[in-house]
Amino acid sequence: MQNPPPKIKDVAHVAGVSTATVSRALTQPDRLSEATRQKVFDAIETTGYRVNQAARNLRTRRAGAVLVLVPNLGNPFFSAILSSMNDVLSANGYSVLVFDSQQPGASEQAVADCFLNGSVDGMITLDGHMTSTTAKALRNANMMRNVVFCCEWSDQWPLPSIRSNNGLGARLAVDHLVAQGHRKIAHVTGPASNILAEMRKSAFLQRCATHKLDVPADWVVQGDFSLMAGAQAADRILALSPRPTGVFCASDAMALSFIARCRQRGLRVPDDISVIGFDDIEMAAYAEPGLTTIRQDRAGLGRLAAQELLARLRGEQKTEGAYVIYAPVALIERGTTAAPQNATQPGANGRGGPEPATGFPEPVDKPA
Amino acid sequence: MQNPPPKIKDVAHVAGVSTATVSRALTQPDRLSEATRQKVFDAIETTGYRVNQAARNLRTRRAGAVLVLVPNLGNPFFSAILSSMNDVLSANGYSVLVFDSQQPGASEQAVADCFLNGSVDGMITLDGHMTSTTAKALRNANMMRNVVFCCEWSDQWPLPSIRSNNGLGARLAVDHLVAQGHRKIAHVTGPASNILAEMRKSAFLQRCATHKLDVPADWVVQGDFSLMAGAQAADRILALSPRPTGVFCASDAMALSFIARCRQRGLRVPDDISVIGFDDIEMAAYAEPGLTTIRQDRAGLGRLAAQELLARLRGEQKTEGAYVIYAPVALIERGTTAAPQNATQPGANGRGGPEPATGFPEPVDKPA
DNA sequence: TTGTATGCGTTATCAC
DNA sequence: GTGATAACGCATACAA
Repeated sequence: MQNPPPKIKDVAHVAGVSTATVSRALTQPDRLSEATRQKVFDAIETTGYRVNQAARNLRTRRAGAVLVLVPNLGNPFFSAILSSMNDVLSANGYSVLVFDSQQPGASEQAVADCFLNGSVDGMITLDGHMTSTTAKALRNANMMRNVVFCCEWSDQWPLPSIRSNNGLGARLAVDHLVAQGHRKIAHVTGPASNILAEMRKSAFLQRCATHKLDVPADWVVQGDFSLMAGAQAADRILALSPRPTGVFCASDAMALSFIARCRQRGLRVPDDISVIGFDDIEMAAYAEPGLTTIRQDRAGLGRLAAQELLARLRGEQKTEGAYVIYAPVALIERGTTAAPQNATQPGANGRGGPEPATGFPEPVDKPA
Repeated sequence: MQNPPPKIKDVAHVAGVSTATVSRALTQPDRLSEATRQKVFDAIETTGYRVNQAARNLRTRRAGAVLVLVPNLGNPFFSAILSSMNDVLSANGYSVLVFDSQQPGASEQAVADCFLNGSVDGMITLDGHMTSTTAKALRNANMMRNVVFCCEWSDQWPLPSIRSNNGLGARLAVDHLVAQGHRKIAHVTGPASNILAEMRKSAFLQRCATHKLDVPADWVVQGDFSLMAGAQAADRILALSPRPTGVFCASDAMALSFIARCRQRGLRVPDDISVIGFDDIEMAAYAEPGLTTIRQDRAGLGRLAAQELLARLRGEQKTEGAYVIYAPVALIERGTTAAPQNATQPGANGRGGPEPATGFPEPVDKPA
């Protein structure tokens, strides 16, 4: 039982053909005659042969693996994305290597090494911060063309970027609150240098301006997408005077903990204050009341990014340089937003905002 | 800039030594004289050499990668575990390949292939269901010794298992409710054939028996750890008559959605019904009220499993066959459990239950 | 359509 | 302590 595993030579012997033929049967079955192909497959069956990846990789100078770089693997927001990436990639014969970009020491050099030592054919990075060290390594390994951004991105490098329309999402959020009569709207942001945080914040501010809303500086409070940040933000915002009647949180995690803290301090949501999140994590639909939020198509983001990378790995590099592929966002109205208590409705019907969300698959949001 | 990458031969040439020496400098620096070692490292520096993994793997018959098999990557419960595994493994020079065991078609064969084609040195499986197909492949590749279970497990195979003490967790939960005066306690289980679900359920029933509590069959409702299951379970349990005053949910996800549904139907938690979960996911501490739950040390589980696998990969296979390593569990008391409304306290102080939790690091549970 | 022969870049086995 | 050289298992250029 512990014989050395069968090699291509053994298969060739059993099938009565040359090793080259066996190899071809594996990689280009079409180029063989029906008869020999069958012979080879039979021999593979009887010998229990499996190709040795290391040998194949060495010979073909491919790795059959792609790297997915995740900022903080512990963040559940990424798990759905990772899952759909994994589906697409493994269905196409690629292994998925995951890497945490926030790891203590390693990450930076580790990623570079992956490319330089050829253990990876490409990369999807969910981390928008790409250092010039990494970029240099990519260039060096001639791998710059095999990298795509997903969710986050950096304009500094000429790479495709699969992302949600964060600006639209923020506008939908503001419009929704305005439509319900809110005029005093606060915002809890993502982490300081985060591109998503910036996009959402600037779109928030612009849209507020469009609606002629005044947004004092201290109505925009710094967060970091985390549960803890939401609770802290609540403490700060509830202490404001006058107090905002609506709050747009840049993540659902912050929105949920924001709401929890409001309750803890005796405020009711949405009666006393309306809260809208961003992401539509699964919990949003199962909270009480259900969290009004901007849905991101996490599965779609992962799938699109994986498909884009696959196309590039196949050499179907349609476009040069940077370009953007948007995954849909949509307003999901649940129970944490309502008209402010002492407000007059703006529009005839409580609907004063621009474009509603469209193009989003299966807008199911009610638990069974 | 697009010269072929430097090979070991180039380094040898620059350093004025043989390729064998360069190779040794990389793998066993001690066996070289100080002088030549330095020469080699300098040459590596100037050439920008990186070892070609495929070639090394082919020669050494190692892969430098381990597989982590996750049942449903989309489940955020696993992200913390995956994260700590990744930390340990990558710090020790191993790449982490993730695989979703619930993927449509692939998984089964894909996992087997990983071992048979040598692209992986070992595996940590978070999925307790190991088919005999997979086991056969492992045996065939002589890889049975390089597999460890984490969280879930199967007694069918002689493998180490890193897990929480699920029985203790369930007992702590029951004892806690009993200590508060509950006598009518229901349970929402995990998925049907899941080993964790079974352990928690049987320990629940046994402990109830110990406390001489009657548990009618319909007080144990089938769940599956998911948010949706918790909401559905609430519908069923709230319809019971007499209605249980306390509920032990086998996961925090179910507990949280259970509570949400209770509220939606006008019941207050913990006033009208007490709920205790299992896991202590991050959200538990930020819910309002905070979720009383049994904490699992997710980071510890991942770390221990990774360390155990590493030891095996190093050949330090201490024990033969199956053995268990427990990660600590602990009762985390927050706000979703309280004395039932019409109950008499059992003990002098509302404390009638056995052993409190111990040995758990940093029992912080309050948001800042 | 199939076979022959070479090389992918390392490490390991021997010598020295 | 160091150097020559033979595998490792496969894919492909070329020949047939």
